[in-house]
Amino acid sequence: MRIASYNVNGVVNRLPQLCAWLDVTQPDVVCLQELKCTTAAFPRRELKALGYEALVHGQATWNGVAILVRGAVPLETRRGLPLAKGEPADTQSRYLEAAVNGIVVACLYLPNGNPWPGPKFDYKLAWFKRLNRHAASLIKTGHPLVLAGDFNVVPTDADIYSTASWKDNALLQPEPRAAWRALLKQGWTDALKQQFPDKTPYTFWSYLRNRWPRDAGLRIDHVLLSPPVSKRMMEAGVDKALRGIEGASDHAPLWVELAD
DNA sequence: ATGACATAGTGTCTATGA
Repeated sequence: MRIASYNVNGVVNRLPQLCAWLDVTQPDVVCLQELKCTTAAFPRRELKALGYEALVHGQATWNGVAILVRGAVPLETRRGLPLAKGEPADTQSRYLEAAVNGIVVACLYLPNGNPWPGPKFDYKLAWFKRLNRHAASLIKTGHPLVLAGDFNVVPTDADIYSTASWKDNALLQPEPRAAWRALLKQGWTDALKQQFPDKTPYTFWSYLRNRWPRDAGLRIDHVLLSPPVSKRMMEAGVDKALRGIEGASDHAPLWVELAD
């Protein structure tokens, strides 16, 4: 079974590229981020024509996440992260969770937190804390789990071409990196790092400053596996070529192949 | 190398992304 994650940067505008990729790679489960459309505007019919059922948590203009499953309807287990006592409701559509073929799959789009410092960075850290709290409760169940999405954190300086232009960027700050390490310490396996421990591939290349042709990338999209799923991992990778096609998203999809 | 790009809606400009 193949589970993929792809920040599409606008699912309506990106539909031709998304469909071409689905058609070629045929993932069984796909976590999409940055839909930038309402749940009603999501292109269900076009994806259904390719054999995919969709669970959608949309929002006008910004954010938005969805889970696609080939040939089956995903069973929703959660929409939005649980709130701590007194915490205000989250109006941003960034978390969706579903049961698929015996695995609970969480699709997430963590806030980018720029500019740093500031209220958006504070929101990022609060969101990350909420995610870690929920992830801890999930992994404690021992159930097969996958957390996939755009975490908006570059885990280490080895996960970026150069830190020079990014020193003041929210993606590289010590606090989100510490939150990332705390999350992994719960027992999650970083699938891409597991597959490529020395040179872990990038998943994002900015549109600006010729960064794609220069391979000036960042690793900010991640797939995390709980222990029972980690045991089943056969392979993981990044479909890097999709970043180079006409009208590409600034992210490339990543995926993990699991034994049945 | 803080953007020379790309996105969607409020729309020929603004806010946002990372």
